[in-house]
Amino acid sequence: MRSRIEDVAAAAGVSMKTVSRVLNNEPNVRDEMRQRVMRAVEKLKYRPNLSARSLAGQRSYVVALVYNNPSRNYLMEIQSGMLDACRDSHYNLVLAPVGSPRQRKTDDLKVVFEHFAPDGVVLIPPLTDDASVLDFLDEHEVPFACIAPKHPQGRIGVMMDETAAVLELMQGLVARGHRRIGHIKGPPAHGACQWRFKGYKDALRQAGIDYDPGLVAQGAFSFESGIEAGNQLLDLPRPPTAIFAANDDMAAGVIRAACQRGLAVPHDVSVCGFDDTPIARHIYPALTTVRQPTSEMGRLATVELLARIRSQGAGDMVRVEHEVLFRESTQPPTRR
Amino acid sequence: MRSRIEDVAAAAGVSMKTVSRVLNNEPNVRDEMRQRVMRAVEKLKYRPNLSARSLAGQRSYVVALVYNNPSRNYLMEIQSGMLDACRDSHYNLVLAPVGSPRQRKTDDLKVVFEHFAPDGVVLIPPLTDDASVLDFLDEHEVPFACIAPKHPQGRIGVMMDETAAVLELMQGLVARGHRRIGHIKGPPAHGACQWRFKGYKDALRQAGIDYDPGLVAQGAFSFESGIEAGNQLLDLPRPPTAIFAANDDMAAGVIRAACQRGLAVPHDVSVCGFDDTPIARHIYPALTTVRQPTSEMGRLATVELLARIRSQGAGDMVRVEHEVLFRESTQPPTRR
DNA sequence: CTGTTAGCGCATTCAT
DNA sequence: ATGAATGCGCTAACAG
Repeated sequence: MRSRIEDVAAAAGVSMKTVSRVLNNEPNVRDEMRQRVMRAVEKLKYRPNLSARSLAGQRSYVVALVYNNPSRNYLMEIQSGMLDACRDSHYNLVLAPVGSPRQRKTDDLKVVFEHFAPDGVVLIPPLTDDASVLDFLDEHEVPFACIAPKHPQGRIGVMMDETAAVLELMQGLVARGHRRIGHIKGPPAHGACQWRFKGYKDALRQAGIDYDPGLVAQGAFSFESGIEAGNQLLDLPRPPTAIFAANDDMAAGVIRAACQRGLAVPHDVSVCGFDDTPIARHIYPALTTVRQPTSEMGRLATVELLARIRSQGAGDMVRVEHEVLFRESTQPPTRR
Repeated sequence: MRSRIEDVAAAAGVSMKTVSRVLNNEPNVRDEMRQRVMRAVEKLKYRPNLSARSLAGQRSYVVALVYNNPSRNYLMEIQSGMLDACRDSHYNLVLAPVGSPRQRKTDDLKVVFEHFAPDGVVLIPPLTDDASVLDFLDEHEVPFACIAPKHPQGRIGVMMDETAAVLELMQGLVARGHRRIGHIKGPPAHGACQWRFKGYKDALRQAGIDYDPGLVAQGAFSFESGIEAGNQLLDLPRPPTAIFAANDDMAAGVIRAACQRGLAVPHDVSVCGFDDTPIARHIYPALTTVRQPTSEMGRLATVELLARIRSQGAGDMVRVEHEVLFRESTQPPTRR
């Protein structure tokens, strides 16, 4: 059988409570006691019982990853980073997809809360900007961390400077001689994409290029929406010489659209994406894109969340660095 | 505050035990009582407390997905299917990556068991054929379900007829006139790949084509390993006119390798993969491949596992159907 | 600094 | 077919 805290207490010759103190890093224990307890723990291979701990402590030791329909790869990376952080703190990760067909997001959320009673939540785009979800969490007074929120003020979590990243990417295109640069926007609900759009416009202004709304198409983050938006831009009387899509999947769709109409990438049109997902390296030509440390962002958001769970005011909005990667899909424009 | 079983009992005018009986579908309750309890549950919005239930019942209501390093997409699909099954049965899914660098798989497993004490485990390839993991689970008498095991005898879980699927795929190639068909094997530890390899050889035999070991290369399931193995086969004095890779990522690598040496797919060489992951439709040309209902397989494996958890002998090895998808990456060989 | 006592909310005996 | 008592393993409030 598994040993219990009582057994450890007996073996160490102390009370249960002292063992509890040591295990939970509480103050008011002499070093000698601490040592004795630790030795007993080792000897008996004691591991606390999660259920008992939760029941008595009125905590679940669960954090939930709440998501809508992000890209599979993005979700996977976030999840993997969160797992690392959870393991380090003996927390458990629960996956909470919400917004199933014909079901309101808050109804799904309610079910998750009734069942798991998570001590905290991590939100990723586009849910990180969803008013109904944010209101629900605020009402229930559940600590939560946001990843890449549109409005970081007063929130904890992790973000990067999306605008600056796009600015840098666009400057690279301009430096290569592009003046007609198209953009494919991400889903309107995705706040970070609005910063990417801002970066696009800022870069044009800095380069003294007039902003032309006709060069901007609406996408939905999917490969298929990239094909469609790509066709729309390439159908223009004077098509762009470069297209910046707000994520890699759409950029891959643009490349497909270009190929299908006999245009070579990057010879006839340069393409770039955002995220540096595996597809960026797997398609031909390899995609110029912006790398963000997605897995690390999942880990950091969880770390901040756990800090806040431990104490009211704790936790920050952490910033991470991006990296612009120029690969095969971009080159100077060809005179035609 | 949240209502407790005691409150429900009081509201329904019955004992706690009767409420417990109703909620757990135990026998020996009159219909009238059952109705009364259900009404009280509705009225009080009662939801059982997971921790209390686990503590008293000596069960964790947790199933673990134990994995090594499968393809991200595959893992995601399995996970998503498992989540569905878990939600339906009020179980919780715990992710258990094992075999971190310098850590033995069983050591990682031990940590997961000490912490979460899962009531059962789902294994996916290649771990589903890993002796050390299987032995560990058998020793600890933990119910587990296998997905796509090499040896299904005496196990529960879900599988498809990999050999038949490849046979069908190969027959399609042969019907299009291919006689020199290469194969890129998956990782040796991946049992299902051995059945795919068998399907490859069986198909050759049926078509009266001599098996040529020189046309078979070893891959590792990654895009990069596909490039390498593809180059190896295309470097042959008499290269194959078609190449069947044991998964889509490697097939994508073969296409890249072909392109880089100026060969057109499918004009100069046909390529096909296995799994029908998103990359199969995102690369150009779209990949001929075998679709397996991955997410459904995750769900079914969990359903069988939960059946076994509930009662000793229950649970089966379920079979699912494949589908061969001929797309752009295959055509009849060109005379050269 | 350390120990004692009393639940946390439920399932599980064993009565009736 | 139903109910009362007991305890799962731990933390929390209080006492020393």
